[in-house]
Amino acid sequence: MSPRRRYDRGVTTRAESAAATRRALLTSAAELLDEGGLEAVTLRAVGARAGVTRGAPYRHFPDKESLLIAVGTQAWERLGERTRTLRADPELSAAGKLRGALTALIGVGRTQPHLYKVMFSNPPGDPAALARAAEPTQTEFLAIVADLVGERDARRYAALLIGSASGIAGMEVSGQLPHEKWGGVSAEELVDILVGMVAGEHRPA
Amino acid sequence: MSPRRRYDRGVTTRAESAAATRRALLTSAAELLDEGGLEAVTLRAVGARAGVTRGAPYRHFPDKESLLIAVGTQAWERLGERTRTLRADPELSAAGKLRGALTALIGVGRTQPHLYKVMFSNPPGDPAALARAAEPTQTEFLAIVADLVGERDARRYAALLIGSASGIAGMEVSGQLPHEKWGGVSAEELVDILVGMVAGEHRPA
DNA sequence: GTGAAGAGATGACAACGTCATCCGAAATTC
DNA sequence: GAATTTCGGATGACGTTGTCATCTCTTCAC
Repeated sequence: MSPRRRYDRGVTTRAESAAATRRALLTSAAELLDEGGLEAVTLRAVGARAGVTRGAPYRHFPDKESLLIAVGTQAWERLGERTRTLRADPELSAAGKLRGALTALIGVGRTQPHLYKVMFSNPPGDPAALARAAEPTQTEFLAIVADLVGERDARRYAALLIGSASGIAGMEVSGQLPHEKWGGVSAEELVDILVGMVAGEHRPA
Repeated sequence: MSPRRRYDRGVTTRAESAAATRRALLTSAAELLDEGGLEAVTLRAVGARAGVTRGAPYRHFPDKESLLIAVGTQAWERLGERTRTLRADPELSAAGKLRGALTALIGVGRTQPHLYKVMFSNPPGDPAALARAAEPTQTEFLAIVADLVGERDARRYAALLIGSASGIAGMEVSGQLPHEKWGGVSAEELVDILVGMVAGEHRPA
């Protein structure tokens, strides 16, 4: 089998080729995570899907953990962009923006549960890595909450809302919500109640 | 080194000895989890701490996953007992019981973060195992909520409260709460706000 | 006592993360 | 434009881990 020429996946320069490989590793890892969960993400499998061998990832990430952190960070960035877009939408009310942002978070949990878990994980080597990655997104969120309840209570309620939503989504991910015992409530319904309560406490005095 | 006689750890009968070994494996795993996180829980280490060799655990658990599930299940059972005790306490108001139960959950997150994560994990081989283990405890919880908000809304609010509390505790575990940006709010404060809102919505009409 | 049963020890294997080393093409230098 | 450096990727190897097959030896049933 003719060894496909290196530095040659449609791009010519070495730097570009390396960047392409890095991206391929990242998306390969994300795909494997989605399809088979954390246990399916092995450096060998990631490398194979990206078209390289097991040792190649070490040219782009110091170790496996760093690769997973990068995947989770990317997810937080996407969520941050989505939240920023919502905040900038002039058509939406403050409560609407809030609902949208929380729904987006829940959506990740529903459509990509394994990724969702990584986003809230604590890698042994750098337990705060994902927390750092989440910060910009949470700041965006904080701004939305401030618009709804005012600067004074914003921090408190933002922490409450994002914590609650992540927990509710987490329970759905864990399969603890859709039980009939709980009346088949969906995560969205619960968030609606929550937003309603928070907004209710801050109705025009 | 004289090989310590088997079936002889202070007990005589084989059945009792086996049961003792099983308990030792369980507590060894829990200790290792507390001390060094999931990565520290290896069957070899668990066996060594329990005084047996790497293969012995397979006489008591089909695989490593089952051992971890057992550890998490035990934690849910303890939390369930604590919740039951709270519910039966005639000194406490409904809101007080609720606060106590949620605080107990948060306490696990704070004092045993790794165990907490296991309690909400989804083992690849049996993703719903911990959800099943959590059920009795949640039922207990549901009863407390029903006392506070009435049967009609109990399910909804119970799901809301347990989801929110678990998420808030989860954020604290992940190190996403104690940031100064969020005003240094504690998980307990957030739960207080939450309970206040729920109870507030159901004040005597 | 004799046989069956089962807990534990031991050896082995495959898969994994990781490292040291080697290879070769691209970038850089003169 | 030739020599040299740089560096992404391939390859071989090692230690650790989960797991299984096998063996040993104590306890239980009869």
